[in-house]
Amino acid sequence: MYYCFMKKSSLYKGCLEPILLRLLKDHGRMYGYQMTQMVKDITKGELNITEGALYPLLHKLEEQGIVETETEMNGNRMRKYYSLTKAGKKQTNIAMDEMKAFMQSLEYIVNPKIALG
Amino acid sequence: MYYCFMKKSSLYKGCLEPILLRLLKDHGRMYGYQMTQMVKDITKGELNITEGALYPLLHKLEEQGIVETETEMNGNRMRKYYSLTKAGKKQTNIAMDEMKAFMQSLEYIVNPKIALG
DNA sequence: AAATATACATAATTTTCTTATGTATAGGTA
DNA sequence: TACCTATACATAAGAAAATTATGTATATTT
Repeated sequence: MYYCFMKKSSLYKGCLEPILLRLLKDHGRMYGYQMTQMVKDITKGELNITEGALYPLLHKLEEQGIVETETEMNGNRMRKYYSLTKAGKKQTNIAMDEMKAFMQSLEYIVNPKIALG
Repeated sequence: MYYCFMKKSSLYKGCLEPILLRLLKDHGRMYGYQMTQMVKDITKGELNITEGALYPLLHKLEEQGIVETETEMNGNRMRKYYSLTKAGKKQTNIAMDEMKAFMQSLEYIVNPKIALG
């Protein structure tokens, strides 16, 4: 382990939920593994969602009625598809507003001159 | 408590350290309370750093040799000024690169069309 | 006189990850 | 054939990084 190349612990702590909501809003019905691959693709390999973070969060969202699931077989392999409920769509809109405000705040801090212009 | 108006827990979880490093890089010597106020100002009230998050983090950064401190009296009130060490400046550059990559990733997810253009 | 602002600090708790582990099928390759 | 990687789910233990609550003390405003 070359510690000098080790990345700091993830910056996206706290952002995973809105990220998943956004994915489901844009792409509709998705299964967990598909989400991890799509995020990896979209971010050009930057964001790698771990399974230990993903699945418990999806289960929580289901409990809260934010998403609903359908389990299907793909050949002999199970896929659990998630999609936003009506309440989930409302929640997603709120979460997206918060995300945009948050991203603007980061811009203000990281690019103060540009942000003030 | 009107739960429907409750904000979700903070998105900046995980970003606080790079935020503080950026502040110190831009403004030099600062004390803790000043950092909270400046972040609140810069972000137009969006990001409110709690003391319970701030002070333990500053102490950790000092332990790690990222920042160094000078305590001064302002009238009868103490102020503990923090500034980046040489190692801290290096670390800040790395952290800023990571932050920019992270922010770009968020853009890709939240504004897929714009980001792809 | 009381409330708010300034200025630090820390403990208990909660949230939210990482890491490790487990199960199982499918496909590629040495 | 055996092994590795990818696909696809799940959960437990532990760590990281906040929130919330509390404490001390001075200064300013109402």
